[in-house]
Amino acid sequence: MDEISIRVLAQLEPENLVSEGQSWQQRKSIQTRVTILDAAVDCLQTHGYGRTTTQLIAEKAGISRGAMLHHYATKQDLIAAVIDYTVYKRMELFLHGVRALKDSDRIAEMAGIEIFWESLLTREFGAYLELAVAARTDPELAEIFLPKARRYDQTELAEVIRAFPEWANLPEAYALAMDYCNAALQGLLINREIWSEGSHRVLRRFVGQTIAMMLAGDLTLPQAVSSKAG
Amino acid sequence: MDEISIRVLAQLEPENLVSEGQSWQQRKSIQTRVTILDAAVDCLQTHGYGRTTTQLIAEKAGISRGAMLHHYATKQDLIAAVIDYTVYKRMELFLHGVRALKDSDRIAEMAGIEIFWESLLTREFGAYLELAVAARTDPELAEIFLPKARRYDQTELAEVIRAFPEWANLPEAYALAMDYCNAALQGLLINREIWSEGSHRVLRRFVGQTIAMMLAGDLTLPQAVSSKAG
DNA sequence: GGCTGAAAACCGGCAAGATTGTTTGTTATT
DNA sequence: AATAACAAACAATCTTGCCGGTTTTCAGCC
Repeated sequence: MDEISIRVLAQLEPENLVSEGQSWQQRKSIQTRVTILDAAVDCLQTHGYGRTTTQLIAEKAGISRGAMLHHYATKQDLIAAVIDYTVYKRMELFLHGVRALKDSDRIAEMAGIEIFWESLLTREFGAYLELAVAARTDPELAEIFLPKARRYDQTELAEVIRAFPEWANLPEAYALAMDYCNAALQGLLINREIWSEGSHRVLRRFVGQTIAMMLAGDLTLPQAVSSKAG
Repeated sequence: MDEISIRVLAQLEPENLVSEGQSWQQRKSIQTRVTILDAAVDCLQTHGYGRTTTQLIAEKAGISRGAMLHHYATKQDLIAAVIDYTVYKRMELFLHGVRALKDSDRIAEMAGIEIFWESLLTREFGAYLELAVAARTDPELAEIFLPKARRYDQTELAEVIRAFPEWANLPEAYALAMDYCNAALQGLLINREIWSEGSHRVLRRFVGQTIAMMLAGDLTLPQAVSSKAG
């Protein structure tokens, strides 16, 4: 991974997990925290936000609830840390996929879409989606989730274009393409169990196709913000 | 509303709410059940699936928990009824929007997209989305939700084309357009608080534009299901 | 280098509150 | 008289946060 990607990742890195612990206690603490956060991600992905209890997380992490509450005093503290962790891991996974893409053949537009799609199938994004939906109806969660989610979005926007420099001359089209890709694939993910497998593939190919046309200039973009446009 | 729409609605109509009650008790029972279901929809939309308790629903409905449990013995019974009710109301609202659309000017393609979008902003769809997401991590809920959701999807597919008969000659394109529209707008809805207002409008216009191009035949559709296509 | 008090990591138990389902009772309808 | 609509109280369970106690590590001092 090149140094700029590392810098981008560092920008999102959770604060209490960064310091390369000098002392034994610091290293142990960080290790336990990561174990807890991984367990929390698993619980979110498997049982959803509403059914994720501190008991369950502690069990999956293999420590006692008391020990966990020593590291994260309240559930809210833990969730806040999980948000940071999830956002960080999501970007890490995506950059990893992009790097693999750059090394590979990179066949037309479909490869990018499929990398994107696969990044949505990870347990990290599963946890992220649970938090995003829960934040829609939980003001306290929204307060800590939304700023971090917006920052992730900005970081993603700034980073993906580095992997696809052919968009550099089309900033508006690029911004639209990113939102478009996110919206369509996340919407597909939600309806995954409802729609048929065949629909999935056709839809993903269609999205890739339209994005390729945007890049080629074969689609006229909508007028930018006309504040009264309905 | 024409008779075919009524037939379509009847196909989704919740069983225990249909009978035009002859007796006083039947009418009273149905009325109370509808009050409860409306309250449940409100709770789902406002507090999310995880925080929707029977206590909260009963309070919002203005009756005692005991009375509510007389009509719906368990929470699962209630949720099952809410699913039916939500699916029904969602279709009812959509048909209502489509009918208004048919009477109006129906300017190009954007009107259809905006009708679709507005149907996603209702509390009924808010409740539906909560159930859909919760069903992803709750096997018991999924068991009762998924069959109903799939049936709704089929009904929607069969009904929308009646409002837009110009697609009749393009069945594959039509099926793709429906999934596409659902996926993109639902994905937009999830990210509503994360993205800026300007992005919303541009994205919706873009979706409308691409769908218009599909109709006009200006987009080559992806090959249908090639079972090994990545 | 070894000792000692402080602090950290960790565990188990406890109480307060919330949630669900049952049960018992009252009023109104059939 | 039987049944339905409704209400209120109850028990059982679950979840959270807090507290006391144990073991291990750290920092200062002889």
